[in-house]
Amino acid sequence: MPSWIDQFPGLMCLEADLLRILEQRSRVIELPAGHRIFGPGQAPENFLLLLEGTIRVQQISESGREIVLYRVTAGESCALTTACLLSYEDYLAEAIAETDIRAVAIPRVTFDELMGQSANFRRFVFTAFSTRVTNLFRVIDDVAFNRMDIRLADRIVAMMGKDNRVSITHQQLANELGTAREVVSRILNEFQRRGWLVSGRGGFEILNRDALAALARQQ
Amino acid sequence: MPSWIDQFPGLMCLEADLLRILEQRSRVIELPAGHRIFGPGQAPENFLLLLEGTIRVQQISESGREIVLYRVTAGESCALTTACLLSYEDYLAEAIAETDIRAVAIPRVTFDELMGQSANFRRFVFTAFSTRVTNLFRVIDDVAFNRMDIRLADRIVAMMGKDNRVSITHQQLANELGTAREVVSRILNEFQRRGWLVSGRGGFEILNRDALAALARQQ
DNA sequence: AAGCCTGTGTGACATAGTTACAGAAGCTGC
DNA sequence: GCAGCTTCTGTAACTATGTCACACAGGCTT
Repeated sequence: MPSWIDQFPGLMCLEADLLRILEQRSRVIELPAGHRIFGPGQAPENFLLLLEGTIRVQQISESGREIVLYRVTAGESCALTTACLLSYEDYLAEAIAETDIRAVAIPRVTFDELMGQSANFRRFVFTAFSTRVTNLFRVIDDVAFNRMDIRLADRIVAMMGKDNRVSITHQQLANELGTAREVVSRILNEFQRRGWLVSGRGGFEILNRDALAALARQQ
Repeated sequence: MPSWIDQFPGLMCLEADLLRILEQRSRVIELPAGHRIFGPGQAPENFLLLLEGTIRVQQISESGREIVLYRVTAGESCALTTACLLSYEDYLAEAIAETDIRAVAIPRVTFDELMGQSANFRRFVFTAFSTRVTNLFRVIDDVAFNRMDIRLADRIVAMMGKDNRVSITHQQLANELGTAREVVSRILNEFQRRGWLVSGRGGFEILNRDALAALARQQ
């Protein structure tokens, strides 16, 4: 069994000969933080399984506003990313290595062969698909129907470290949520006024996690 | 060859024995307009190929606002819908028969068998997936970054019949775009003030298609 | 200290969403 | 007819969000 397989529970039940194929035909690649894995006019020829690091898939508007669609973390696959590129349409989204990453690259032909030979591999791929699509549905719901203060509170709570600090600029938060920096500043000021956090340059400290979590839960 | 196959160009290149399997194991079903094909707490056990009619996939917020994510029309598959239900998460979206529909229902086991046996079938399924995902990306881009008047103009132009009429209520338009009825009314009034259309109960007549199309193109 | 980034604060205004009604258009039953 | 109902549209007032323009603060380099 290739040494990296145990990071993917969905693959561990694969037949031994298929694991051999996976090992022989795939290779482990490393990419630096900031590398653009795919984007408009850039098609990856491989199916990626992420071993280490995180990938950010985001959308950028003409006016420069951004929104993060989802992240791929270690132990997950870039299924959606890859599938998207099978049909040659214009893509709006792009995938960026958020940290240095290490990933298993499976060539398209090998991917197709495995899809044909193993029901377990198909389940693995479809589950990944499905998770992503559900996530996209959630993003649409969020953007279309939720208030910005609730969305921001939700992000902040999710990002909070154990030390109650969140190190991120207002602009970066705006890019996560697909809004403008001024809007984030405004809402953070309101949170500060309520005594829920103390703002500083490049981040802030959470004073009342419960209040933020309660607001976030209203979504 | 089953009589309905010729409606799906992607399937016509399938091997003869697989077409026989498709014919034997699938059945043609008919559903009335308004039927809920899937939704939160409702999982279809079949992969659907639409022969006639249209299916609307939409999201509904708690507050009652709606947004149309995409439509499946004759000759297309409900691939995404089906895949989504493979992982048993909570679904936010629902699929509604917009007209009376006729569809081929392929049981999950047969679907899986075909996925294993035919590269062409896999291509067919992935292409369908891919088209839908691209579409979801577009919806997110649209909702997050585009002005409502532009989005509305775009919809109107797309819906316009050959007689320059659009028969739809303000509320239905709002549900298409994920906004409120009042917002649609406001913008339609502005369009009317500019002489681009004449509004009436239950629809309106387009007077200046080019102006609307020009506005829509700004997105 | 001067000059340069980057990040944050703020006011004014435009657009979009919410709330609460009023009233018009079309239908039904009498 | 018209009384009573439903559906659809109009509108005003207010809140929330997005855009624009600019001030200023913190930290860096020279």
